[in-house]
Amino acid sequence: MAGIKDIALAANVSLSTVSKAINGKADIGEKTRERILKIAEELDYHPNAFGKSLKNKRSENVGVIICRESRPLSGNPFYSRVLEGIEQELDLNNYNLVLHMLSGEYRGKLPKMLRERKVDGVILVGPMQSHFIKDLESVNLPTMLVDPKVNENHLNQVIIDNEAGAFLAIQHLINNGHTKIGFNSDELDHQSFIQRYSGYAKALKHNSIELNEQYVNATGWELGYERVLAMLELPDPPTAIFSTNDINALLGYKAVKAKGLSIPEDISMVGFDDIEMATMSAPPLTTVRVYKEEMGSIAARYVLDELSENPVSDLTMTVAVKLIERDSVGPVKGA
Amino acid sequence: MAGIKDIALAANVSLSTVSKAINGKADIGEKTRERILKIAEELDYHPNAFGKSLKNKRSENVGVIICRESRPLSGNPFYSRVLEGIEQELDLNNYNLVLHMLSGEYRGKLPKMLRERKVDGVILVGPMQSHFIKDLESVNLPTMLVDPKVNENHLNQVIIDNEAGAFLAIQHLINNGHTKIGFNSDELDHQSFIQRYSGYAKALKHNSIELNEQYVNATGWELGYERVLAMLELPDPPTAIFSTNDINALLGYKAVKAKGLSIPEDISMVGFDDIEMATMSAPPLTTVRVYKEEMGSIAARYVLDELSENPVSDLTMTVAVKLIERDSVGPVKGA
DNA sequence: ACTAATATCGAAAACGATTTCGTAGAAAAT
DNA sequence: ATTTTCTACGAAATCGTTTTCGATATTAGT
Repeated sequence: MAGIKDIALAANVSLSTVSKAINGKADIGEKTRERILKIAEELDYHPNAFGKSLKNKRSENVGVIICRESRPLSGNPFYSRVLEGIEQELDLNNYNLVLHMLSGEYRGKLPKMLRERKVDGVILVGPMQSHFIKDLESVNLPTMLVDPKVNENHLNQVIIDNEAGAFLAIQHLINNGHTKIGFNSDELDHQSFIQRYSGYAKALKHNSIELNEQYVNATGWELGYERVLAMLELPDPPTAIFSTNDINALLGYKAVKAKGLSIPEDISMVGFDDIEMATMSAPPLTTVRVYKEEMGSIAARYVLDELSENPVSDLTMTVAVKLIERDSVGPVKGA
Repeated sequence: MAGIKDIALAANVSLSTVSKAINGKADIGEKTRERILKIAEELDYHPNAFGKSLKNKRSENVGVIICRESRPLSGNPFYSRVLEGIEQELDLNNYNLVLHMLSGEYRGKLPKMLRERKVDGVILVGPMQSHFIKDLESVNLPTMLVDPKVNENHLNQVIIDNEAGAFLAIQHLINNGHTKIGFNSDELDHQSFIQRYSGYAKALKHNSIELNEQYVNATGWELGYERVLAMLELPDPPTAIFSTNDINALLGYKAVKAKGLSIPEDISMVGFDDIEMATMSAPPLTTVRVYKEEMGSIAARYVLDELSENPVSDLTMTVAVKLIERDSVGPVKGA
């Protein structure tokens, strides 16, 4: 409610002096500064965001755009954690987060926050349509992609160390004696899935295990049930299955139960992501943990850095990953 | 990039005229309006949000404050859906959503968006500390609570028809022959849980079943495993268990499996909320669905309405609920 | 045809902050 | 003591809009 002019009046100084006192400028005497600051405190002064932004051309907002997936299962648990990480970092630096969800197909109309320049930077999380990204470049704001669908290598991005994670997972299975390892994934139309496949293949090769095409099934969306069911009905079924995300691993659980088998006695399962659900399943799922909040805060820190006086550009940063051993992996049967 | 004065220049009119044309004021000729609008279109003009807000004293933002729970399990899946509903409704009405998460204890410092009046209204989702709500009232913005912890009956709120939902669930169990029905809940410190308990009790009474105190266990947070385990170890264990949220129901699944029992053959389970996880469990969980997106959009619509010229105040609105029958309840054993 | 009403437009103030630049006085240098 | 350099402050412009109010031109009324 109290404005800068109320303070000026109370302190018997000019508007400029008040502004300088509050913004810590040098051009002001020490005693008057303290006096003004005290009065501001008493009046519970907070700068009006509009006036400030208008003059400074800074909103102190950063936009976050999330692709509201047609497939809510895999989208939600992952992205809401990333969002938390972003918010936390932004809040720490006194920035606001303005959120937008992209629904359906992009029709060439940028979100309001971008059109009206309500944000100083923007973070895109999840798979985005490429012509949206193209349009977005025209607004020319500091931008950061989090786990993008394709590698927009001219843009800044934070990605997951997918290959290493998958390698870890497969190696762990191999260490347990498994050699017949299934690969259960949604369509390989996302770089994360592709890289996880690559890690799978490399781990096999590294252990001189031949890749059996029958064991890799990467089709459709969230068809983990159908896919592992199909694998289990193979003449020579795998003894372990690696799923490129936890959702599909958990969907796979139902298939192995439907076949009357049990985890990990008959078949071992490993996932990827480490969503909350992974701890609740029976048995709790061994999976590779992705530090989602960290991805978010890295992205936020980066955008904030771009906004600072001397930004250091770093095009793509990869966040590490960790294998979390729970109870869904056991030694291969009859070993 | 293009401002109102660029248009004025191009159209050879004054700033005022441009503004009137764009904002659809009457005080302007039809031909000039069209001419100006066309030029604005060509120049891809979008009003500068700061200038506009400064003059209008409207940000066209609404704030959403979510309580980042210490218990991420129950918080996340529920609130992220509410958030989606809010965003969708706001977007439809050309408003932006600025998000803030309340972490830990409230230290008397309102979030930036409130202090600096960056939002025209605010939606609170989830359990909030009461002195935060008190402070919030001082900023005097249109406010809406979504599923608040306690009934802030002087504030506007959208709540769940918890009692009816629980009644439905219990009645469904009773229709399947169950009379020994457990009540598995987190601490009854949230009005939703209290009301669900009330529905539980009413349904029993309505069917002349005496409430057995041994069957009600409402302690701690997310101790569904421990609680149903305890119930199952009772001399005369229940044949069905109602959980006040899906998380605890699913946690209960693990306990019944640990006892070597199976669902729904040996014991029936019903949850509340209908989170995504409920469809993935084995067996899929029968639960009462809460329309989370709808709660969000109702809240948003309400705040928007308060902002309109002639608001209609409606203090608390209750959203209906629906029993979703899946595979976790069956007839009572030996019936 | 003359006045009155109406329609269309523009000049200028306002919103709340920041910043540039000028100026008065004090301190330092000569 | 005079000039020069600093220091501390204020007046005014500015950011991009909207709005009020006055002015002109057009139309209607008599």
